[in-house]
Amino acid sequence: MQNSPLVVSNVTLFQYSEDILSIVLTAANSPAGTLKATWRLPSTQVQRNQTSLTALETSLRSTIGLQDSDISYREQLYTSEYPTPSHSTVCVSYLYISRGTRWFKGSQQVGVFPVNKLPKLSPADRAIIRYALDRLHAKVLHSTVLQFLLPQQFDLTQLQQAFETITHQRVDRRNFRKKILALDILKANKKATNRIESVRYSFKSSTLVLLDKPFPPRKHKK
Amino acid sequence: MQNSPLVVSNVTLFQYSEDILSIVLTAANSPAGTLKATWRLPSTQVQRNQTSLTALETSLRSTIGLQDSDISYREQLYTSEYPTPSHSTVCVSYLYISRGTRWFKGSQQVGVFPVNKLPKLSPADRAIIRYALDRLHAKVLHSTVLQFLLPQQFDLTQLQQAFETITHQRVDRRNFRKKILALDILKANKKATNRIESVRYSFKSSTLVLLDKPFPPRKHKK
DNA sequence: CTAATAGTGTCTCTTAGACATTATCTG
DNA sequence: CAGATAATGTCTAAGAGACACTATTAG
Repeated sequence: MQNSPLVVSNVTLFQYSEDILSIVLTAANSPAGTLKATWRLPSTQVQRNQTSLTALETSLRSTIGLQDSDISYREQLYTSEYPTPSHSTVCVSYLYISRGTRWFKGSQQVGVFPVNKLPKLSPADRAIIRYALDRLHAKVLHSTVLQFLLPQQFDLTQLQQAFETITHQRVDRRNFRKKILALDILKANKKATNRIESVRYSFKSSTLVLLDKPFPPRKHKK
Repeated sequence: MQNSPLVVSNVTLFQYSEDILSIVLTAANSPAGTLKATWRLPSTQVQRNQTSLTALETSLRSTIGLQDSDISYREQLYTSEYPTPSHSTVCVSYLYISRGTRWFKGSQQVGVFPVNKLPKLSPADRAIIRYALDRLHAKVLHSTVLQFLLPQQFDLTQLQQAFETITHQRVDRRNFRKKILALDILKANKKATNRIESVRYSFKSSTLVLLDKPFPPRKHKK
C-alpha cells in the first residue's frame, strides 16, 4: 500500500556524429505475437531508497551498458505527471549527452535514432523529446554545450555544422568564425601537418560556460 | 510499506508591491517551548491519487487562503531530492506570482517577507529560493513576466522600477523607454486627467511573451 | 519659489550581418 | 587540371548606451 505517487525517471540521451543528432531509445519487451518493437526513452522506476538520478544510472548501466564516464553532460529537464484516479505517476526527466557511442553494444534492445527519423513513440515520450530538443537548441545559443557533443578536438567547420544542425540555422562562415573567436572560449591546437588541414580547436573550459550574449550570428539571408 | 520515495511539492510565491519583492512563507508548528516561529516555503505532501500541482493548490487554499485566481503566473522550477538510506524524498518546486496580497489573511501562520529580509530557513528552502530568484531575474530579461508582478495598469516609471529591483540593474530612463516601446508589447491607455500624470500602459498580451533579444539596456555607467 | 517628477532627442560607437577571392590539396 | 575545402577582410546599417533640459505639479 503506497500513499505516494509512483516515481519514475527517464532520459533523453543525445549523441552527435557525422552531422546527425541522435537519441538513444530502448525496446520495450514487445507483447507476444508483436512483430515490431516498441521503442521508449530509457526509463526506470525509482525505489524508496534511491534518487531518480541513482536509479537512472544504475538502470542505464545494466540495460544499455552505459558507463558513467560515457556521459559528457547531464541536466534535469523537467518533471511531468500522469494522473490516474487511483494512482498517479511522477516522472523526472533528464537530458544527457554522450560523445559518441563507443559504449553501444548494438543490442537489439537499444537503438540510436536520428532525431528526424524517430520510431513511433508514446505521446508522453514525444513531448519530452520535443522539450529536450528545444532546451538543447536554446543552450547552443547561450552556452558552450556543443563541447559535449563534439569530440575534444574539432575544427571550426565541424563546430559550425553542429551549430547549424541543432539550431536549424544557416550562418555565414566568416561571421561565425569572427564571432566565435571573439568570444574567447576556444584555444587553437597546433595543426599537425602543413597540408591544407584545418586548425583544430578545443574549448578552454571543460565545463559549461554561459554566454552573456547569444553567441552566433542570427540569420543568413541568401 | 512504500516502495516509492515520498513525494512533496512546494512553492516560491512571489509578490511585488511598493517596489519590494517579497516571498510568502508559512510558519511551521514550532516545537513546544520554542519562542520563535520556524518559517518554511509552503509545501505539502502529494498523495497517491494527486499530482504535485493539485496537492499544492489544495494545500494553499486551506492553509493560506490563496485562491486560484490570485495567482497570476505559475511555472515549474525544478525537482530536488533528499536521499536518506531508508527513504528518500522527491520535492517538486514551483514558482508562483501573485499580484498583490488581497488574499492575505494576516494569519500568524503566514508571512510575507521581502527577499532581502528573509527569516532563518532550512538550507534546502534557501537553495530553492535562490534558484527561484535567479529564474525570475532571467525571465525579466527575456520575457514579459513583469506583467504578472505589476498591476494591470502602470506607468513606465513603475515598470522600470520593478525591472531595476529584480535585476539589480540601474538603467537610463530614456533608453529604457525607447527600448521597451520599440518592443511593441505595451499599449498606452489614455491618461485620465490633463495634469502632469504619467501615461499608463498595460501589456498587449495577457500571456507571457518571450523576447528574442534580452529586452533592456544593460548597464548604466554613471 | 522651490522641489520633485514626467517627458523628450541626438550623437557616438560597437556589433551584426552581407559579401568574394585566393591558396592548397585530392583525384 | 578540375573540383573541393580552408582561410581571410571590409563595408554598411542598426542598436546600445551616454547624456541635459523643459514643463508641470505640489508644497
